[in-house]
Amino acid sequence: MATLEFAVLGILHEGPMHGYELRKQLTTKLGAIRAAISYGSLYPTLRRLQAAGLIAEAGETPATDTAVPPLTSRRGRVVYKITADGKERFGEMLARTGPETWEDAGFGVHFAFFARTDRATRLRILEGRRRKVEERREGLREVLSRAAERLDAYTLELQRHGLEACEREVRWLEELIANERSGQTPEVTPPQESLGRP
Amino acid sequence: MATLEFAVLGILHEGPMHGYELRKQLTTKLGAIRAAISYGSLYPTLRRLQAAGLIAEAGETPATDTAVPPLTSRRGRVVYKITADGKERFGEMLARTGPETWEDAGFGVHFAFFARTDRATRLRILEGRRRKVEERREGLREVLSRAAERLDAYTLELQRHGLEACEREVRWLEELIANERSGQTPEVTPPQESLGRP
DNA sequence: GACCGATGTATCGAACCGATACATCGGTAA
DNA sequence: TTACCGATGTATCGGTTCGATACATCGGTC
Repeated sequence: MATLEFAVLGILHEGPMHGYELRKQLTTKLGAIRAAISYGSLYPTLRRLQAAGLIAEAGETPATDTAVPPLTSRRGRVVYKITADGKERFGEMLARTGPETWEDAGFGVHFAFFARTDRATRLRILEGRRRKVEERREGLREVLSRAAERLDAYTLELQRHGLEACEREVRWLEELIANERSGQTPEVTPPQESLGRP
Repeated sequence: MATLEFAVLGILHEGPMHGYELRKQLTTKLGAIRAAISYGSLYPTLRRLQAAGLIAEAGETPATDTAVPPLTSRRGRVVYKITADGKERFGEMLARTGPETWEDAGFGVHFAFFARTDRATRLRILEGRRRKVEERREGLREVLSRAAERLDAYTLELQRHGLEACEREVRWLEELIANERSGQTPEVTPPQESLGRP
């Protein structure tokens, strides 16, 4: 999937960044939905994005840099910035709805960037996700009711726990959907690109 | 990791099975903790296990089979059964504790086979998992308290939801641990290999 | 001045997934 | 009768992701 590409483009909207920092931002932004992203995923993704022209290297602004010239093979920090094409692509991905956007991973990432998504898209994604989780919930109920006597206590307990998680997520989604519908949520927050750079 | 190998060996303890059936069993057994396992994972895993001598083909018992000889290139169903080595290996994996056993995926699979795990191991895994989830929880609390003003409402909501999930899982683990300690749980259920075959 | 943990870039092998292709079977609608 | 369809079933391919690892620099601290 392109969930990591998507996330990287989204984070780079906040300004140029190098790999290490990018990973930290990704970790806090997505920390609630997945484990820390590994470099074995991040660096290939960056190369992919760069090859596609969606990001570019932004040669380390040597403003107040240590004026030490690379004596040894100085492996300088590589700073990436998003390109115009990248912004456009991110916009398209933001507006997209479909199976990947209500899959576990896809939903999480899209939700993390809801502040930049318009309300109609948010609603479509939330509802798609709800349907998805409801299906999962029904599947678990099936197993629990029809096969209860054939499964051991621990497997059963696992199913119960999973079922509970599904039910809670559905309730959560329901609340979010109600909020969206009643207009409690902002339309689209302004791009915060230049924020923090006075 | 070897979580899929582990699960396959565990399922095959219930009797010989072919790929399709195996997938269905895996799906109901692990349905609460991960999406349906894909054939692109299952078949390579089966080949790997077979190469290692942990499972073997159990040439389709032609008991009351349709006596139709393979006219065309009949791609018969391939039935796998666990070998003695496989059972031994599964036993070792059951008793193991360590980082992979309290990681998300690893924990789920090990828990699903807790009925065959001895109480001491169960306790060590549950406690390791609890520590792990507590760390995750603290990380989320950090983010929520220290960076609340720098994150948009949706990202914040995601963190809150994640935090709540962590807190609930900790409570759940706490209950399970208490149960184990008070001896409410069975030691090890007898192998149910021959069950259902009168 | 020796050490150490945080910062930082990068790659490798293995695992895993989604999509896809292909084939058989039972049922059912034309 | 035939034609189709959905469930059953085996299998692979390309691409993504992960965990482990290697290597290098920097700011402290003992």
